Amino acid sequence: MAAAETLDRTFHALADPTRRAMVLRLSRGPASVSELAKPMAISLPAVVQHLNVLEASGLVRSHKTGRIRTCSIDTKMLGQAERWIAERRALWDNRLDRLGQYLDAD
Amino acid sequence: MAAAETLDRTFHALADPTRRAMVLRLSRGPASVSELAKPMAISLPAVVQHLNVLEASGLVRSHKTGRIRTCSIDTKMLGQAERWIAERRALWDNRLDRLGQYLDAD
DNA sequence: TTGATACTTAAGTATCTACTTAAGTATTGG
DNA sequence: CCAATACTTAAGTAGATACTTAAGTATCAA
Repeated sequence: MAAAETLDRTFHALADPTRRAMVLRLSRGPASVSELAKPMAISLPAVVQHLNVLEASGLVRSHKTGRIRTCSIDTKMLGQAERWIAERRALWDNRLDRLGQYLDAD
Repeated sequence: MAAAETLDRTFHALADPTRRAMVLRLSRGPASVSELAKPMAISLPAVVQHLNVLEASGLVRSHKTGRIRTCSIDTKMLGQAERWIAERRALWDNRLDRLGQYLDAD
């Protein structure tokens, strides 16, 4: 299924502290590439490469107006990743509940 | 902060489809290494390497009894990852709400 | 029109990842 | 005891990743 590949890309994108910092910044509102780069200790091309990873994952979108690329978050993938985790956790919690009921039945 | 590194490891662990399949299997209940390996198309050492990644991230715990290693999920890290995503999403949603109110105020 | 700004492209590199096969070491059932 | 079972360790490899510097291109402001 294609869902696996989008989860791959989303979780991979979130696995890097620089990229999470960018998501954190963007969750407060849109920003240009150089605004995103300013607080980072890495070169601008490196920032753009991280941005490409974020865009490929669908976590971030951007559009260029004049010479400025404005980036913003798209929460769709964030929601999908969150849901995947929540579902696994629910499954496990249900199992623990059933186990508890079984033990209580003694 | 050390939280960054545990998030790195957790999201990185979840970024691989084989490892997510293992988490999925384990969310239904504990399993031995060979039970985990059976449905996989990769060698046993490869499975063990994935398991090491999962254990290093804290997503999975295991203990050995005799010659059998039994693995199970630990939901603590799953919860931490879920919370990180939820918080970013909440921040963004709040911003959109404020933006909506601002526009409505016209 | 010219110089500064805001990216973009290209190319190179060190390190990490996800495998592999081969050869171990415990345990345990017969 | 001894062979099958259940991992474990080691070593090697192809490809991916996260940078770097250098050299572009496009836009805007004066």
